[in-house]
Amino acid sequence: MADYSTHTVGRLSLYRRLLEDHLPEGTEQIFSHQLAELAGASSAQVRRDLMYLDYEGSPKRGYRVQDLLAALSKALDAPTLQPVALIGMGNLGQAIIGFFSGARPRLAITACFDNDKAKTGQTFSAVPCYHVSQLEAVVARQGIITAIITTPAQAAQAVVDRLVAAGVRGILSYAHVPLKTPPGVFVEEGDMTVALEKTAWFARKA
Amino acid sequence: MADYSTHTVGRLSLYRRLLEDHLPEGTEQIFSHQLAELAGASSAQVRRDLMYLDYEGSPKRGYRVQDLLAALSKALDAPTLQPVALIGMGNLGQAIIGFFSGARPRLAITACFDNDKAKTGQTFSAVPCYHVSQLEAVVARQGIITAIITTPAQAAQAVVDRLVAAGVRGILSYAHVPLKTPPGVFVEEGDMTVALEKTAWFARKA
DNA sequence: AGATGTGAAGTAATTCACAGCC
DNA sequence: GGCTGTGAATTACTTCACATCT
Repeated sequence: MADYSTHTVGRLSLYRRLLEDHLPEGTEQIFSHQLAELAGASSAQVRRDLMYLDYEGSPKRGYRVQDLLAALSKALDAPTLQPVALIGMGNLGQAIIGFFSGARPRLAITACFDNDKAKTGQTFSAVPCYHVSQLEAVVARQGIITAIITTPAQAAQAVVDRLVAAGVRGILSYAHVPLKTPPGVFVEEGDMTVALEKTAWFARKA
Repeated sequence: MADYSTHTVGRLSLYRRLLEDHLPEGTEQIFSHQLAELAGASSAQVRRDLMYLDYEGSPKRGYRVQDLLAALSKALDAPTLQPVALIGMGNLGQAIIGFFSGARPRLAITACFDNDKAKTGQTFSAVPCYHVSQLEAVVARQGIITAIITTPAQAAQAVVDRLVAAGVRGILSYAHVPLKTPPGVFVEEGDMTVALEKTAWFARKA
C-alpha cells in the first residue's frame, strides 16, 4: 500500500470525487469502464489503480459504490484529522480556502497566514488567519505536516524553510518560483504559468 | 519540433522563466547542471529537453543565456500574439489574471467573462470583462483558441461546449469537474483538490 | 456473456555513459 | 578536464489480453 505512484494517488483522489459528486442519483454499482469514462481514463487503468485497494469488485456486478468509497477513503485519508496550513491570503489563497472548505472530514485547512495586519485576526471560510510570525507556533501546536503556499514569489522560499524546519513534509506550491527543500519533503508544483504556456502550446499544435 | 511531450513543454516553459527571473545578476553563460539544479531536474534531463531546440551549447562554456532564451521563445511562443480567454472572475480568476498580466509579449489574457452584471463592463488588470453571453462573439472576433476555466463546477461543461464550438482548442481547467471534449481539444487539468490530496498523502507516507 | 484482476507486452519518460569537442 | 549531445539502457507508466468468476 506504500508503493503508490503520484499518478495513481492523484487518480484515486479523482475517482473518489467522481463517485461522490458526479454519479447519477441512486447509482449503487459501477463498472470500471463507466468510472473510466467519467475520469477520462481507460478501464484497464481504473482496474489497475483499484488493485491496491482493500476491496475487490465482482465480475458480474462491478463495484459497489459505497464499498469502493470506503476503500478509497481508507487508502487516501489519514486515520485522524490531518490539518493543513495555507500561507498567503491573496485572491488565490481565498479561492482555495473557499472551495476546499468542508470538502473532507479528515483533511482540512485549519490555519491560514498572512503578513497583512488587515487580514490577520479575522477568519476566511471560518478558518482563523494568523500573522506569519505565528507560523512555527501554530504548526507545532496543531501538528501540521502539510501546507499550501500562495505567497508572492519573493516570500515563498523563506516561508518554506520555516515550514520545513517546523516539521512540514508536504507542500503544495502555487508560488511561481522553484522551491528548495531537503530530501524527504514532498513538493507538488501547481505552477499556473507553466500550465498556461503548455495549454497555449498544445492549442496551437495539437 | 512537433513531437514534444507535455512533460517536455512544461519544463521548457519552466526553464525559460528560471533563466529570465532566477539567475544571479549578469549571468551570461549557464551549464546544464546549473539549470537542472534550479529546475529540480537532472542535467541529462535538461540536455535532453534542450535537444529539440534550434540552438546548441558549447562543451566548454555551456549555453549562452540570451541565445537559449531566444531559442526557447522560438519554440514556445506563437509567431504573433496568442490571445487567451478567462471565464469566471471569482477569486481564482482574479488571481490568475493578476499574476499573468504582462508576463509574456505574445501570450496574454485579452478577454475575461463573468455572468455577474456587477463585474461585466469593468476591467481586471486592464482586461475587459464581458458578460458570458458575449463569449462566442468575442472569441470569434479575437480568434481565440486558448481558454482558462475558473467557473463554478456546475457551469463549466456548458461553457466548455460553447468554447469548443467557437473554435477553442486548448483549455486550462480549474473547475473541479471532469470536462468532456471532442478529440483534438487539449485539456490541462489544474484540479486543486486532487493536488492537495496528493500532497497530503505524500506528506504522510513519503 | 460480460465483467474482474493481473501477468505480460508495449510505450513513454528518464537516466546512464561515453564519443567528441573546446 | 569537463562539458555537450545522444544512442543505449533503465525505469516508470499504461494497455493488452486472457484465465477466472458469477
